[in-house]
Amino acid sequence: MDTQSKHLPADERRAVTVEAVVKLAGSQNPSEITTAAIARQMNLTQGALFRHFPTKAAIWQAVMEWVAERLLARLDRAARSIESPVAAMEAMFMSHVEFVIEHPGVPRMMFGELQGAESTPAKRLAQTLIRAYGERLNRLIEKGKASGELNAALDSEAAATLFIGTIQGLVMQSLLAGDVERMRRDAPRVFAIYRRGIGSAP
Amino acid sequence: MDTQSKHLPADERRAVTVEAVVKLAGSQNPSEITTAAIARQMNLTQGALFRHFPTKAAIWQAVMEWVAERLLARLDRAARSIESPVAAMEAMFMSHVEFVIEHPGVPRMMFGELQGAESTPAKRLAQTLIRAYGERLNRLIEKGKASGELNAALDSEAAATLFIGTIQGLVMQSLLAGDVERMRRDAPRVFAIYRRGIGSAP
DNA sequence: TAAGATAGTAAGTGATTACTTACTATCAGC
DNA sequence: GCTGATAGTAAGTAATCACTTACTATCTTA
Repeated sequence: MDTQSKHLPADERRAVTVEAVVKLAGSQNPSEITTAAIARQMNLTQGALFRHFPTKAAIWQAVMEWVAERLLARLDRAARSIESPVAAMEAMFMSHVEFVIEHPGVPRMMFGELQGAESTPAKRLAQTLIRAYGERLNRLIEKGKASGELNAALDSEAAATLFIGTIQGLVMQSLLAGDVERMRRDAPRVFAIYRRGIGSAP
Repeated sequence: MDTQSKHLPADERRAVTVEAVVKLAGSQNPSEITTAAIARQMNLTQGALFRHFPTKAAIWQAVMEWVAERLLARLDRAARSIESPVAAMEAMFMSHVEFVIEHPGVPRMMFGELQGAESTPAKRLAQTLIRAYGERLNRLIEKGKASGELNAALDSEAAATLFIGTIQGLVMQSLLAGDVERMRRDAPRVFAIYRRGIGSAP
């Protein structure tokens, strides 16, 4: 099963750690993930983790960096070279959903991180990610209004909030059903309603 | 500050405990709420809690019962005696948002409960609540389709998912901004887009 | 007002947490 | 193939967790 050799260089070990956390978050409450559980998942002793990360919070920070990088890169790749703003938004939507199906722990971590009262580095990364997401959406929405594809009187800020909420709603349904794949089926149906809500003329 | 007398009858003490948990969940990750923190919030020693609840899980169960009761009662009261299905949905939406503003810990608890792998009583209550919510929505949606207020070709299931997701999106935004009141301002704007998405003719 | 029941305190319990320390195995470069 | 640096183990640490126990204060009511 685990093809990894025993000794890994520090940077690879850190990468493996991040992946272990992302995987664990897919099946349990992220805030209940212990360093012991992370180590077990990687076939490592618990103490060894602290040779690569000074604290547990540093692990979370690395995880959020991983998420922000990969998700934004994917969204950009999905929207790139699509002329129509609405079509680009749909591509972003679907690729975000695919990302969540691959890594169901991610939205749980995001939501969990945003809750704490204290402002940890991980929380700030989560905030930055969502803001960057919102900016990309706003650019597309404005473009769509200019091109006539979108309702010119559309409330852009509300439309961006609803876009992200729509995905959050799909996540919630998948948690309810205990079935992540379900998102793939529901996503186009839900997006169709959203598109009708923001479009210029049904 | 605390007008409560020292000795409370068991049922009142349980009620106070539930309220303490709901309040705490408004300012920290629900899964990190300890029995010590709950007791502190009520000016009680930690051990005393276990005179009224056999386990911590039993506390969570009582909290979820409280939530389900109060939220559903409010939704029903809001929608009652409103003829138009769409207007009833809007009333439900706004009263749900008001509920969340009063008790910001509630959506966090719900989302957190739905995550665990094991099926606790609290988790089952959360599932039941959302299903009951969905049923109420579906009834209104079907009524709206019949009356012509809603798009006859509307995907009812997707519309219910989106309704709940819309609120979840507002919660997410309020976590980002660190300002719950913001929901009150954004809710009508976001619902307007939703209504356009499900309505019969813009 | 005495007495039994109820609700509280205070100081425990073992298990588990993030993190440390002392030592050992494996690597890369000469 | 030696050697110094790196990455691992195993057994600790104090703090904190949910929960218990022994005792005490406060209610209710006959």
